[in-house]
Amino acid sequence: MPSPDRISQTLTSHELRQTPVRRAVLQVLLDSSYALSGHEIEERIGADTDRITLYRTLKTFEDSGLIHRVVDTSDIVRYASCSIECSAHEHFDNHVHFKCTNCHHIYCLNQVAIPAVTLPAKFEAKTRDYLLAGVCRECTP
Amino acid sequence: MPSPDRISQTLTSHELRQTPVRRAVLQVLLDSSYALSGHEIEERIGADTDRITLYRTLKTFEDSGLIHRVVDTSDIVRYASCSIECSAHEHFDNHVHFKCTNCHHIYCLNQVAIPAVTLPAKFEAKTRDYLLAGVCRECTP
DNA sequence: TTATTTATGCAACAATATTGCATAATCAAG
DNA sequence: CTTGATTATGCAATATTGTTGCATAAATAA
Ligand SMILES: [Mn+2]
Ligand SMILES: [Mn+2]
Ligand SMILES: [Zn+2]
Ligand SMILES: [Zn+2]
Repeated sequence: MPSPDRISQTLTSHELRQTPVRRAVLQVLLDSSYALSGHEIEERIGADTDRITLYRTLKTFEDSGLIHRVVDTSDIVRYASCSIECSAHEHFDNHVHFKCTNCHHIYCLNQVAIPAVTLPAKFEAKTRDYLLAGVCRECTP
Repeated sequence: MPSPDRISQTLTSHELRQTPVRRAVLQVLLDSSYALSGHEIEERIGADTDRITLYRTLKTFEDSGLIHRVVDTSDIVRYASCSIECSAHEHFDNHVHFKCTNCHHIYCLNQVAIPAVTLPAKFEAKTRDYLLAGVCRECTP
């Protein structure tokens, strides 16, 4: 669990203003061991925050390199905190994601790099997303 | 462009009833060189079809192994036609997808297999999705 | 042709997301 | 600490995407 100082420092280093909503959202995402949907974040930060503000906060964080989207086979967008070196200029999240079909959590496997592929001519890749689905560590007997 | 016979045969071989909506949706997906969202399919088959029927048709097709979902970094679900060997029993779509940041189309790169990764202990993967983003063949100068 | 099964369309609803605008909060300057 | 410029927030209204129940129409099998 990161200290309040850590939260403030992170906001400052990404040139973002300190606000209660931003601190709460960032805290929630840093505390979670798996990616969270907008709804799940909403639940965790309490019902007194406007959903619109939350969406705008998530967009700001994503643009600033604080969090990254986690693709899902469903139509729900999830977010997870980024590695320390991500910035507004560029994201460096080259890890695979794992979705458990039992507990439905999506984990960032930060230690597993996305392997490169050879593309057909004239296709030039800039970013990659790799999502595995199966049974996670917690749900394996 | 597949002939009407091809469409009918495909429906029959997957044990699905012949209906105008199903033929239209399948035709549209087979004709497209990239994955389509529900809205895009709706536009192509004409406004006289109910959106609810379209969603149910897409679900039926997915369950029957006629089409597969294409994950996107956005919150929109897209569909593309499956390879010939997919069935209600199992899908065999092991190819990567490529999203163009210029034209926004998502292509099935059927010739590029998804590379395997080594997972941490007690993670057991059943399915994989690999999405690249960059500039596609059509948009490369 | 008739009977059975299944797909469709409508209504109503739910969940997720976006925009404009007035107000409140943040932060930098003095 | 106070002031003023800038930016975030909250509300209202709206858009988009997807779902469920149910009566009717259509497709297939007998
Ligand atoms: Mn991640
Ligand atoms: Mn595909
Ligand atoms: Zn699990
Ligand atoms: Zn393109």
